[in-house]
Amino acid sequence: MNRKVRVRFAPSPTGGLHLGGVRTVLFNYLFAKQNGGDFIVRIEDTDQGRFVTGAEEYIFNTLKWCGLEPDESPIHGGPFAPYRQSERKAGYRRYAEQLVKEGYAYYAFDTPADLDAMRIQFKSAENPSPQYNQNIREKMKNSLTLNAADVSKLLAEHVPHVVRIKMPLNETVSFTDMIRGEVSFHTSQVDDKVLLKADGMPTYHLAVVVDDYLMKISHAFRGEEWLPSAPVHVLLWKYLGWEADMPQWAHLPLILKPDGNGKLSKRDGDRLGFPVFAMNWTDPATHETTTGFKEKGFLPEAFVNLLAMLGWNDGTDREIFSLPELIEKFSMERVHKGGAKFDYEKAKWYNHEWIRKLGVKSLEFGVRSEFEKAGIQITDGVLLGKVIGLVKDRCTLLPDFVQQGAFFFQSPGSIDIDAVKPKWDDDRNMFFTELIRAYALSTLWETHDLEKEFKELAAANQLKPGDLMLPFRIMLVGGKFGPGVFDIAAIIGKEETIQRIKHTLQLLQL
RNA sequence: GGCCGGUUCGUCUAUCGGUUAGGACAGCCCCCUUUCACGGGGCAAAGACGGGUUCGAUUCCCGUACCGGCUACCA
Repeated sequence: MNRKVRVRFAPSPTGGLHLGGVRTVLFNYLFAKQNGGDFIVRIEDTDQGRFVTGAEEYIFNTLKWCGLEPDESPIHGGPFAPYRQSERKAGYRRYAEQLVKEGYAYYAFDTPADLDAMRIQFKSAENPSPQYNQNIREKMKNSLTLNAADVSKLLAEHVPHVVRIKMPLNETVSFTDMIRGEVSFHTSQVDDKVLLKADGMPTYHLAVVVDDYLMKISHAFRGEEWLPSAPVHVLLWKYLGWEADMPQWAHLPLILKPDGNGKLSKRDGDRLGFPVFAMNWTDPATHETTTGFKEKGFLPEAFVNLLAMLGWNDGTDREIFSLPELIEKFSMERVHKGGAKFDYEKAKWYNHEWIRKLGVKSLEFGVRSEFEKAGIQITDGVLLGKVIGLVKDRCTLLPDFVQQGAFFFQSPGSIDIDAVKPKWDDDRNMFFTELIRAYALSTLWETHDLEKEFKELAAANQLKPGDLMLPFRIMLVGGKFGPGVFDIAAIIGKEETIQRIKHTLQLLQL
């Protein structure tokens, strides 16, 4: 096979895009870009009952934030438009009809009530969930059990019906999965899935095969939850006569919840206090907002990096990769078979690493907006750059910059006076009073000058600098945190430094 | 229940038959730091179980157990 690599991400727009979805996008994207191929996004909106306004737009915003731009999609356009299955509705029926004509599928006229009745009737301890399969179909109302005349009549009267695939009696369907190797299924164990719904829309099963064929998809990657229906898809490729064009499959392992077992859901994030969606998602019906990684303060570089490492590694100890590096190193063969529990602590570590790795310039925009969100307007860009450089090593998430650096832009909102009081005495009071005088006369205002002066003054008063630096820090930043005290004093300047010392001295007098 | 998939430290993972089973996150200890971090050093921590195959199995095969996914006119 020597055709162009074309992969697709096919989400159904029903809500926020969660971790697993973005990882599927990422693996698709990496594989496509590595092979000089195309990355297509196709919207699988065949279930009109589940339409959610804003969900599609959200998906594209998310991809943009992650830097995973599609080559073709409903909004990017492309030679195989339309890319929304709802807009391709008219095209599917003929394939379903073709399958019926050739004996690979059949019409079924059972109503939803009939199906419910069937499930109740055949339900037993050994078979808790009866399927519409090769045994049951003999007992149902379909073009296999009805005579031709009746079928024609029902069809002519437009009686609601679906088209179901007719699973062969006794065959083994197998295919080679890029991650799992050969996977086999016995057709007697697979049910007669609906291909075309009564409303004329295809189900996922038909649509995915038809569109992957029409859009010349070369490799199909999706979550492991699709494995059980893979034999249906493989058979469809064969029955439609497209076997030679069938894409290579890869079923990705699931991302599991950190505690217990089971796949990660939005609820787990709410429960355990971490994001699951890539970006904030507001449910249009309930107006409930679910926090995303972006809004939580993650960098897209870190988000992509941590997602890639959930189930893949390059075979070395290396853990930090940029997107271009991932494109170069990625390989589907090195993707794990087993699911991975999501570890939020590790996720934060990736972000911390990226904050450290990225230069001041790359962080500026994000940090500035965090300050603005906190009500602090940044007017001095040079100052902002200095502050970022000084505190970034101690920031894990973007909002940490506010906590670590707000005092550079405004006087501390509160002073942790209780941390100073117990050890406060006249000597110290005297020292700081003198310090104000000394600093006021300083002509040099660099870190080391300030430190030197401070220590000389302490020595002259026979005081240990260690007993004075914590109070000084609290005067400048309000609490026991932040970078080196003299760095802070140097940056906020003479006037502000003296002002803050005076302010705390006043507080201590009360 | 059935079908399919999975199984190495608490977590993410390396190992393509021969290793003191390596790394990272988290934890603990020490150093550095006159705040808190960063950083450096160290400790503790794993091949689910039972059979094979083999000179030798974490690695290959089978079985068991456990976990997960699917079992809709949803994707």
